[in-house]
Formats: sequence, structure tokens, C-alpha cells
Amino acid sequence: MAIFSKTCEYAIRAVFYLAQKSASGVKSGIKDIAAGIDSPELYLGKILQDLSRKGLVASSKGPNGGFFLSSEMLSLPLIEIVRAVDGDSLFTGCGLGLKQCSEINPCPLHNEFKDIRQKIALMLNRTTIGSFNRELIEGLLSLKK
Amino acid sequence: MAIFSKTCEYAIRAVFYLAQKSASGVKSGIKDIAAGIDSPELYLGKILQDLSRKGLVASSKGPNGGFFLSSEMLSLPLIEIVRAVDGDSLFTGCGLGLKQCSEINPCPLHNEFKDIRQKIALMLNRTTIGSFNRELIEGLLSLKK
DNA sequence: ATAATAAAAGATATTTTTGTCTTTTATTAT
DNA sequence: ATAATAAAAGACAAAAATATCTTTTATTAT
Repeated sequence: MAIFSKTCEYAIRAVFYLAQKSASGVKSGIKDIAAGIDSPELYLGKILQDLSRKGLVASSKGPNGGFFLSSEMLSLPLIEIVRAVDGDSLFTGCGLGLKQCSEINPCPLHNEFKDIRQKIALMLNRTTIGSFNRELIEGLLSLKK
Repeated sequence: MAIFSKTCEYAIRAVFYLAQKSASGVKSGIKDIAAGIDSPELYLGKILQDLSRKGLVASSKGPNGGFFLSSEMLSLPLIEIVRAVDGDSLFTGCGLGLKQCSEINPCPLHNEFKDIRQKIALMLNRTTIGSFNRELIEGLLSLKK
């Protein structure tokens, strides 16, 4: 198992890609993005449509159109993307899948998971969508393969 | 998304259930276990068969038969179950799904994930299958609902 | 106005995961 | 030996996630 769904992995890689392009004022078509992050083009289209409806990425149609991020979007924490795509089960769900797991009715790993979930949330909260622009532009970080 | 697959959640809950029963020398049938952890009976059968083949749980057929854990099994770290069911992608895979992500070719979240994966592995390494027997017997911990 | 471009939307297909059904095999008690 | 019990195994089914195909809508440049 991975931490994120495949859909969410594509979404995160796509917004990192867009962040880097948007910082220099460039819009990107689905084709570009899919090539840039090595994802299935049409599937990625669906994902970005969804993020667009939710206001986490911007888009414009027609010639010279494409997807891009506003400066406000660039400074959103990455957790917004994860929440939009995978929901918040990663941050609130029981590690053993119990619906009624809670402080007063805990599963065996309740406290252990509380700790781990919190660390994941903290990491995703302090990482903004635009965090890695410099390293991405310099080619120090990879979004594909 | 959850950290573990549903299959793995059932597997962990089942071994915790078995640990508690096995500590008092009792074998459990699939029906018992499924009722004890609120899981689909036949599906759980498959999961336990698999763990049995891999030597992580013991079983005997026929009247008075059932599943149980040896004392060695009781002291195995929980990570053995996770590895057997979900593989080790949780501990080694890239958080963004990149096949070739590594120290020299890192994804943007490489270091962040290294840290988190390590914490998960640590937790699963120091938790043994029998860790929670006392609390389970006393009814302080829940394995169902 | 028209043609070209690119996202949006809806329908469909494939794959993986989860769950069920049926038959077989091993063990035990009578 | 026989019947009852319980796991093992194989085939099948349903649901969810992932991926693709086709048509529509909006925008821009000519």
C-alpha cells in the first residue's frame, strides 16, 4: 500500500509541475503536464477538472488556454490537494479500519496512529504547493519516472 | 486512503484476536475470529490461509481444530504481518509513486517521506503480535466495529 | 463569421481489490 | 470404518479504482 491513492499521487505531481510553470507566468495544457509528470493524459484531465471545480487550480479554454496556479494557490499547503482528492480519512480514520475507534473505544494501535497521522498532517501543512519551485526549475528534483 | 489495505487491516485484527486466545491455549475457528473482529468470514479464511502458508499463524484441521499462534509467533513484530500482506511498498516506495525515486534522483517529498516511513516501520517493529493481550482480555481495547 | 485550440463533460472499458460459493482434504470422536 | 468438523483450495462475483473514448462548450486568432 501507498500512503496516497494513485489519483492523489498524480494530483500532487501535477500541481508541483504547474507551480513551477506558473511561477514564470506560463500556462500548461494537459498534454504538457502529462508528459512532464509521466501520467495518463486523459485520466490526468479528469483529476485537474476536479481540482479546478474545487478552486485549487485555475484553467482557461481555447487557444493559449491551459491550467495554471494563481499566487494564492501557490501558497496553499499541500494538504489541501490531498484532502480534495483522497478525503481526510488519512488524517482521521482508524489505522485498523474500525468505524467507532476513538479515545474512549480505542483499537490497539490508536495512540501509535494518532502520532503518525499527526506527523503526516504536519508535513503536508507546512509544505506549500510552491515550496519546491526553485529546485524543480534547477532540475534537482524529479516529478517523473 | 488508509495506511493499510483492507486485507491487511483484517489480518492485523485477526492476529491480535488470535494472540489473546492463544495466550490461554485456545484455538479459534474462522467463524469465531470473523465474529470477533467483524469481518467477512470467507474472505478472512483466505487471508488466514495465506498467513498460514507463510508460517505466521498455525492451524489444524478437523474437530477441535482452528487457528492459533505459537509462542514464537506471539512475539513476532507486527511488521511481519504487514510485510506478508501488503508487501514492503509502504516502507520502501516513493510517496509520489515514482519508480526511480532515490537519494540521487529524489521526488520533492523524498526526505519528508523517508522520515514518516521510518516512524511507521519503527512502530511496527517494536509492537509484537502479543503486545496487547492484557488490554484485550480486560476489554480495554476494541477489535470490532 | 470561421476555423483552430483546449478544457469540460459524459459514457465506457479495464484492472485491482474485496468478497462469496463450492468442492476437497485432513483430523477427530464415535 | 463412519460421520462430523474445520481448514484448504479453486472458481466465481461484485465493487472500487484506474484509464480511455467521444462529444460538447468556451475562447482565441484569422
